[in-house]
Amino acid sequence: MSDVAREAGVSVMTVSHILNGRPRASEATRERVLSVVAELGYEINLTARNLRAGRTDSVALIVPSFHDYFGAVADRLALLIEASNRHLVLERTAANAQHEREALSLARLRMYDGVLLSAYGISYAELELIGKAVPLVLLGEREMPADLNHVRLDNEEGARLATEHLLSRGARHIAVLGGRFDPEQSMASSRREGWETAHREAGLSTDPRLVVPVAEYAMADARTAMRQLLDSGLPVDGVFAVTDVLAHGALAALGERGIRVPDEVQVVGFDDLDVDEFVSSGLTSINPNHDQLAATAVRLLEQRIAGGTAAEHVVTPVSLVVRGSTR
Amino acid sequence: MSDVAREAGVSVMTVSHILNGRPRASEATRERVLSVVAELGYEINLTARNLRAGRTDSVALIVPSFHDYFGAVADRLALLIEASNRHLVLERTAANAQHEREALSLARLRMYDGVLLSAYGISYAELELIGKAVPLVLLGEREMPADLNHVRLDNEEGARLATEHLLSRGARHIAVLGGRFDPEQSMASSRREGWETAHREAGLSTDPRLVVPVAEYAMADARTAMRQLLDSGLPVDGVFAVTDVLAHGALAALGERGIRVPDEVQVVGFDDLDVDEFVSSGLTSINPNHDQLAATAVRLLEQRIAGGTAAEHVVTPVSLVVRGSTR
DNA sequence: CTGTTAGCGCATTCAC
DNA sequence: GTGAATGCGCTAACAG
Repeated sequence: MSDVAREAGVSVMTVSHILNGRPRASEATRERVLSVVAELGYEINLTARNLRAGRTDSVALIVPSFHDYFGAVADRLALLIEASNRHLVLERTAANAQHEREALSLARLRMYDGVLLSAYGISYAELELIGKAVPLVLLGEREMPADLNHVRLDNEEGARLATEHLLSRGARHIAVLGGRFDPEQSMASSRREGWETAHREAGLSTDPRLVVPVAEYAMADARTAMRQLLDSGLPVDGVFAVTDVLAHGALAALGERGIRVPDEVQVVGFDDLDVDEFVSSGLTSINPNHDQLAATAVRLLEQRIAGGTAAEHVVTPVSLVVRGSTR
Repeated sequence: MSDVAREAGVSVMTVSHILNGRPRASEATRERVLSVVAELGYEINLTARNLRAGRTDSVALIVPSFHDYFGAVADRLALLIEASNRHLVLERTAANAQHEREALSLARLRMYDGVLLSAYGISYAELELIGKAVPLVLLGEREMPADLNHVRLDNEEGARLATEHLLSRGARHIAVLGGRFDPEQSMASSRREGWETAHREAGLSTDPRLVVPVAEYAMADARTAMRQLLDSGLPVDGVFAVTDVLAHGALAALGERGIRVPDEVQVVGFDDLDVDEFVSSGLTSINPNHDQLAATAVRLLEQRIAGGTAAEHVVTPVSLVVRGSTR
């Protein structure tokens, strides 16, 4: 910057003013400085600016891994964040709790003006520390500290909708594939609860043997689990899979056994992936409404960045999308 | 840091030395300093360190959008980069050329020790500028400047393998779904060339009417294009789809017409997505071997970061995975 | 093994 | 409308 100043015959401060778009320079000076900038190929040093200004104009979205469903949300978040002249960058924590803590060093997080965090294994105490160090919005299924912003899907309602739909179409032995009985709140246990709620509302009871855990939330594991369920001899005429990936694994298992969908077994997933429309006659699913999730998260984050201290816990709505895998 | 130094009765330099793990402090001093650090909850200011040290220990992967296939590659890249004590962050360029340039401001890129860049609309001149400003490895299909590192899949060979496989299984009217005749090299035109190569090697000619463009590389567009191809009355007994997403769209169109796969029409995709194993009897595809791509990219980047100036253009191999959509 | 000096590149403050 | 002084928080280089 001092090179530019010298070459343009002004002080460093004038260059700085002009580059930051402050309206204090005469048109002549401005043009001269900008032409010198172009001529010398000068680029501002953002690290120095960040240090001096105390902000980076960037926001981090921190996720367990890049290949999950986060991509869909991240693109929407990026647009919203760019609208307020900030920059979204993604970081990953490496899904195990050990690495999660390292990746989440406060020092790194403080490099951002705000942080959107989807974390699994972090304790409340650590989250509180992070929330004190940097404007923070938590994403995800777990119960979270009341004084931190938190946005999540309405997992239970989505599961309730899915199960209610299956019940209304005549299914009476509905397995919940990937469901779990976790002690703490999790995606899998919330969705299992919604499955129970729908039964209760219909005056029906649930059979815990129809809660079918899945090893890794991958298609192959779901297919294996579905095969075992079919082999078990338990009557099954409906499957609510807690994610679409699992639902596709289930469809594969049903297909290889020659079991017709939806005539013999109906299937509902959760996520409304693009691919749902393209398997056989389509997979009925729950649309997670990522747009609203993203908009809410950004709104809360910007409140915090602006100095607000209020914390909200927002649950965004989901909806049922009926396709050919249910009657 | 000066607070810590004062509290521990040492100078800031001693604190700095200890926090950077330099082996120059006595065990007693080290413990005292570390306990004060813990007590005060001190966290180093990375922005200041970055400014002073002239490096950030982080590498950017810059992609057009987060929801593409990049997630799969990014997780592998992250592991490799973390192995050398650096940090991978993702940024996106917003896939249109206008925004691409803004997002790629040299100032931002210089905040990273190295950059892995997958860019579509950037000119050679701009790429050269970037390559001069920061250690750079280009990813992607286009032809790239010779003096810049570049890694890409062997698109043509993958397409050739796919088409050769279809020919060997008896297909003689093979459409290339999503293929294009681009003036410059692109994924779609390289794969179309591989399709032509396979025909030529078999002593067969190709029909340009079987090069079926697709609007947006989405399943719905592929389904539409496939329907139109079937309606056109052209004989078709094989489809090489330039991506698996397109292949799934094609399978949907064939399914709704009651055309049996692979008996009447055989289908091969490209990407070897997880879902390929789970549609009907499986989708034959080309495995892109992302592991090797990632390893190569990181190797080249680290050479550059270490001061090397040699540029390599590496084409990583791909392989055929046969499933039920071909005979 | 520990401390002093100097400065990374920029922006805030306030004077002119 | 422009500029001088000052320091953001840290570390390289070197002295002791």
